[in-house]
Amino acid sequence: MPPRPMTAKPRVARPLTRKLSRLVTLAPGEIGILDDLQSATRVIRRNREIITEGRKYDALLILIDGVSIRCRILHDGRRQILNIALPGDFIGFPSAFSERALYSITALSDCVVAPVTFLRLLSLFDSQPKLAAAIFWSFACEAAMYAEHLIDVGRRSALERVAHFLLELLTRLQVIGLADERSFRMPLTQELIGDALGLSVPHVNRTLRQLRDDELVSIEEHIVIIRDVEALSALADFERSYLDQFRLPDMITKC
Amino acid sequence: MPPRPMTAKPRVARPLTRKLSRLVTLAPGEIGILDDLQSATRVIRRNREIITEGRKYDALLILIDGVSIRCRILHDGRRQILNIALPGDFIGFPSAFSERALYSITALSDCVVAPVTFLRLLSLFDSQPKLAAAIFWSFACEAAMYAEHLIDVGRRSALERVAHFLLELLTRLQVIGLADERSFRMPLTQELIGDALGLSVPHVNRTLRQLRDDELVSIEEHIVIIRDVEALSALADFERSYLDQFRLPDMITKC
DNA sequence: CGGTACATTGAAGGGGCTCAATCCACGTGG
DNA sequence: CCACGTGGATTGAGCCCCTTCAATGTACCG
Repeated sequence: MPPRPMTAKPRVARPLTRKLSRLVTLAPGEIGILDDLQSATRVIRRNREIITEGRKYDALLILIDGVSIRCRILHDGRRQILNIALPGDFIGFPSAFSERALYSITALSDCVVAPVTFLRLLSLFDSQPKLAAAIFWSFACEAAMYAEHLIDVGRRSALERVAHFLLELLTRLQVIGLADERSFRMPLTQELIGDALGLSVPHVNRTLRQLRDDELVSIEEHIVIIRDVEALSALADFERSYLDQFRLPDMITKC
Repeated sequence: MPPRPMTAKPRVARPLTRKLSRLVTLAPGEIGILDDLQSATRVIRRNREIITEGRKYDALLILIDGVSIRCRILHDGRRQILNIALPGDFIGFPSAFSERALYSITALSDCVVAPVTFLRLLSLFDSQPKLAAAIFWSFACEAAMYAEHLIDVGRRSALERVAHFLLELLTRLQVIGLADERSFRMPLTQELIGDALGLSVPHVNRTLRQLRDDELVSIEEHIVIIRDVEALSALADFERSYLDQFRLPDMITKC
């Protein structure tokens, strides 16, 4: 069994707790349970694999700190990034439900993760319907991001794709307190952006430049500033709502 | 409340039961519970919407019979099909967890669906860990198909895309007994294939023709025959395994 | 100071798109 | 029974977005 260094002390509020708190008013007991889920942690160094394709895994992971990507590399070297995980996200689904993991997950920066067994999750669903609903909501959110990602590569132009990508990243980082009103630190290189959006590196570069020339976005020292959120959203056909909307009041009773 | 016509009698085994039976040996009691889930049904006519974007929904649906698509239409008319649901699939996720449904789901043929409330699902998870694991597996399967879909549009050529699409459809239809060893009835027009794969209609047509010219596939009267599964799989980088692999033995105990 | 990683820019080519015409099967109403 | 309309398949011509290949710039780091 690999060593399991503990993080000395969480620097900020546990990210999943923070994320779910934005949706639902959590009772102290519920906060305690959530924090508990995120307490036993493991550290993975930058560029190492968190999950390796073909191996077998027994638990989901909550990403506590850092950024990771799940991707597939075709035989000739083409690569497609399937999703980008930020703190507070679950990773390792669907790997934990297959005999062998289907995709690798790689740490882009040093990462801290907390394992959650399937049984633990089920018992949580049983005893905490409110938390269950909130966690299901975060899965639903992820499904929506997948859908938008598919629309990106399937039907949007390079300009629309990159615009949409920047806006989604801004919104997601805001939710966990890692971005302010209009700006954030870009955690990806242009090559990674290209592999996420199905574009070549030169074209990502040209597209970013055009967004700068059009004064919609500015990028300096890896800091992205969205100069005109409205205009960029219109260009990208971006609806913030798919990451926001949630209903709890009637959900538990009526569903 | 809309009328809820009951189907007279299921013509074949309930599709979700059939699907999960292929993975797990189900006890008679478990089969009964599964069949129960699929008993109260509603019929939706061809070309009508099962779920309408912007509306509010309280339950997931199990598709019992027919084919449906979830899709998004951009302001200028471009359309991206997000997924294709076949009998035995859950639909309405993530719609049921948002204040307003994010995407429409349309019946391509006359469809029969069975609603399942969130609470019912949770209680099932609690009382039937084996079924819970199997249902989670089917969600995992769907996630894997999403991933492959993303790779299709992001990094595969038109030829690879169409080849992969045909093989995935073959495999999925086989699981529910709607395809034989090498052939099936294509439920989509070329326009729909294009909207699923991010291609134009003329190019879908040319691509299908090339597959025919290369004697990999033949299509007549909407019947698709994969003439060389091996070669087509190699071309498409298709691994059947992502729709097959499942482990139950240790999952419930160890996870 | 050389090496590595990343960003940037140019030139040329191609894969897939748009636009357009044609064909075919089928249903429907006169 | 035929004329017509409609939905879908098929094919061609021209073009454009994005790719590939290549070179250069630049910051950082051992």
